[in-house]
Amino acid sequence: MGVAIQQLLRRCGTLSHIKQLQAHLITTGLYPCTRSVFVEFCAATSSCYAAHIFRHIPPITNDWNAIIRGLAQSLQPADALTFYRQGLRLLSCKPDALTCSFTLKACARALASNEAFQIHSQVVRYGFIADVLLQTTLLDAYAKAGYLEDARKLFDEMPVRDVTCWNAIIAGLAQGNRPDEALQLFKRMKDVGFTPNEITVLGALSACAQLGMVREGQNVYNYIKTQNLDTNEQVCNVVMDMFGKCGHVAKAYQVFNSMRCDKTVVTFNTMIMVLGTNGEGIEALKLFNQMSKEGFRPDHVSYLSALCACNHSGMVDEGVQLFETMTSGSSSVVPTIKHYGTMVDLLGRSGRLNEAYSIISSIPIAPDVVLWQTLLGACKTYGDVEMAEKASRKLVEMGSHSDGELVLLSNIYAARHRWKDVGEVRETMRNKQVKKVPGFSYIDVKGVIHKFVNGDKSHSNLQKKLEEIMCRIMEHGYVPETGYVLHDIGQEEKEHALSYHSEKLALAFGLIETSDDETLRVNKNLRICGDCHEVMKLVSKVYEREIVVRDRTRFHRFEKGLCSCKDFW
DNA sequence: CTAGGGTTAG
Repeated sequence: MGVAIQQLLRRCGTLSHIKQLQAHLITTGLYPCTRSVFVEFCAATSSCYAAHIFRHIPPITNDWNAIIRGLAQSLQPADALTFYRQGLRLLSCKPDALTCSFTLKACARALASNEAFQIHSQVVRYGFIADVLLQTTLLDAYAKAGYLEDARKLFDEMPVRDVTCWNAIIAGLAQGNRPDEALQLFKRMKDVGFTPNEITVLGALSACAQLGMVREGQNVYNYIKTQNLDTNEQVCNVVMDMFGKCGHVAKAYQVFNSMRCDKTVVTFNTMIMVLGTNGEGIEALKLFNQMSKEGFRPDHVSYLSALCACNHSGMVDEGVQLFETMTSGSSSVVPTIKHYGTMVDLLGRSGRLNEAYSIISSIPIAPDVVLWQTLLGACKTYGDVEMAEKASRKLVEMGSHSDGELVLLSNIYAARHRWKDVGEVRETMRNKQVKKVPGFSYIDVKGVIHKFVNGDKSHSNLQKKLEEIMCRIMEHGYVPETGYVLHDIGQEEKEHALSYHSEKLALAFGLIETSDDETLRVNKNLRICGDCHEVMKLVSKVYEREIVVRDRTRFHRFEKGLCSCKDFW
């Protein structure tokens, strides 16, 4: 019965269809038991008709709940909150636990934290707070809105826990940029006797990926195999993503090739992205072409992944061609701001600043700050002061207050020795109270993660090691690129400032603490700077070490004096 | 059967 109605509803494309169906249900006497399904569908498809019906019947809680649930999954989940408040004023609508549950779901989707706090107190007032399912929904709403402390507190105080609430907190922490805590809880969950399921491992894998901890990731994958969770396609996708983000393309590809379940477009997209971020641009494009042959129609993420792959490998012409295919109409994929962003980056990095500029000027959607920031970044690489000023004027107009762009502009001036302009930018930064995001790097040595912060001068042993490194690579032609230092200080001090970059500290630490045949793996939170990039290349040659650096957006694999990015980044 | 937790992305 319910299923038949659902199928009919799915075929209702217009309001007139909906009304016809409603008339049919009323005349055949089926309406009383199908009304909830009916109004939920109207609400979910953003039709005002649900509210209209609601006003013309003596509404009961069931209808109210159905509409809130529908609105919560609609394009405007915030409407559910309004509707909840309206219903509260009607005597015939007494909220039950489900009313609160659906409303909280709407809060989670709308990222509405204040409303979540309000519903929380109402849940207490109505006496529903002991409901474990409702507690989990509440926890999830807090976590998604970024209130991880409150989510964590709820979790810690739960008298009874089940797998689902562990999942909610682990996923919440992983997605809320607290992967270390997520991983900690994942381990504790197993210790106290819960069996992680396919949803739990998604959160755990995401945490491993963020931390770049392959060892942990591999452990989770082993667990997945023992539990046969790899029959779940989403799990496989995330395993691939984890290996990719840890720099292990071959392992990701192995998972891709040996999947026991059906692949989807997402599977291909993930693998294309993994190849791309690891600098395997040609392989990524091969796979992009392969997917159509296997009957998977590339979607907007497929195109984005392929474009990113071109970007990371410096395949400018291929990227431009791909973008043309996408926009020519034969693909039926509408480019989003991210596609334009990638194109601006691709053109900008290869020095085609004017073309990048004209892309920004020509796009049909309003350009966002990231587009201009990207162009500004390219201006820095090519020292184009005029274009840089144009871009930063736009950014000021748009009211952007990001620290990165002022740092960039100041760097561009510094590279041109325009110290007066540098001073003005620094002044603006002081007035706006802009602080540079501190750069830090992790290095994994024997499974232990060590963290180094930019400018940390407390490691005198590393400093000595760095001096030795600098001496040795200077014999091989290293010249410090002091254009990356902000202030107008002497050459010697600039070289000194450069040597405290966190990735160099991590490098020195790695060289001391590991044996000669071990690959050094460094994770950086920002993009690697040009000078550090040069140093890594030379160290890979002089010390005969493979070094892999994961920066904010991609991997750099240094071997025998060369980088996998072919210096295109 | 009106409940809670989940994939790729400049």
